[in-house]
Amino acid sequence: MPLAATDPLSIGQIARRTGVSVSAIRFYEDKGLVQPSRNAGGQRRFKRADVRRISFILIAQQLGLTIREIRDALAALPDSRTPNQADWGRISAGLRDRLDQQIDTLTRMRGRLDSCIGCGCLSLKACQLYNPQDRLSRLGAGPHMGIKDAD
Amino acid sequence: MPLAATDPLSIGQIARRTGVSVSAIRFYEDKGLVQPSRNAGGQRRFKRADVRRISFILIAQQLGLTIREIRDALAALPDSRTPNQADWGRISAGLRDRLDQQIDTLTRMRGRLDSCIGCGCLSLKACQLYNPQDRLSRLGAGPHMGIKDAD
DNA sequence: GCTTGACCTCAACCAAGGTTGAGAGATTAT
DNA sequence: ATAATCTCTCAACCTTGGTTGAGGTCAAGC
Repeated sequence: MPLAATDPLSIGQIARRTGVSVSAIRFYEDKGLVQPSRNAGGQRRFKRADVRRISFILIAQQLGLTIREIRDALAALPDSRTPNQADWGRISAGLRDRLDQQIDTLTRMRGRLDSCIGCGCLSLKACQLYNPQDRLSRLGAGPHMGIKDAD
Repeated sequence: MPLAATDPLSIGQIARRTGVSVSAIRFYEDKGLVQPSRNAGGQRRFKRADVRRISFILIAQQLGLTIREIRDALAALPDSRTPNQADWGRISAGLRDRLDQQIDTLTRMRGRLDSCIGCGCLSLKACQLYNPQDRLSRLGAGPHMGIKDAD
């Protein structure tokens, strides 16, 4: 039987299409980022739209969002119908805002660092180099990446 | 007895001066970021220059360096004499380079996001939005912060 | 109809960057 | 001399973002 465009995907298929490991996808389900249905035998069945959802997860992680933040962002998507371009556009715009803020924060840090390099003071009180307000919300990936779980 | 400017500092004193918890300072010692001496009773004694060292740790953490990277950066400081302004200036310049790279990475990401927001595709293959090369080296603080350890 | 691979759950483990607590010793102030 | 703090070590625990493995089930091909 040929594979129709509406057929659901198994976890292995979705892993191959997204480059995410099977174990990571199960983990994402556990955290509420994807909600696959189950077939008669209890195996996960993903919609084709979930490929896009998982792509979003990867992109958002690059931008430093935590799993929880990504869950909340994805919650803005409609659950009754398949998300369309406008839906994705809206939530991508949220990422863009965040990115702007991060660039801004880093640029301000660089300015402070520049005004400090000469003096070498590094004093938390004298210099305003250290500014706890400017913590970057935890950017970058945690440990691991890659598809190793063939189960 | 009045406190002379050359008197060593106890761990509690250095914690108060830097805003870092006592337990974190012990942790930093364990990881090789500071090397306090010990008094007759086995208690840690810090030099006043260690305040600056710990300030550097905080700043470097804001910029996303790991403990290990910070240790390596600090290893460039002279251990025979107290580091001077030129010493600190040199290692701060290393931070500046890193910051430049981070800003560059984010700016490129923003460009890709902008060219993608309209289409809403978010396809890993079609879009070049997702670029694993651009992982930001793990910016931002790990869990916790603050001074709670009164021991 | 059976074998091979893909899938299931659940628990344990990893790294980073610390915190918390127990039990014991050191310092300081009175 | 003694109480009140501080400090010591060591082990256990926490969160995030997953991985690894054991033991068992499901689905597909021949």
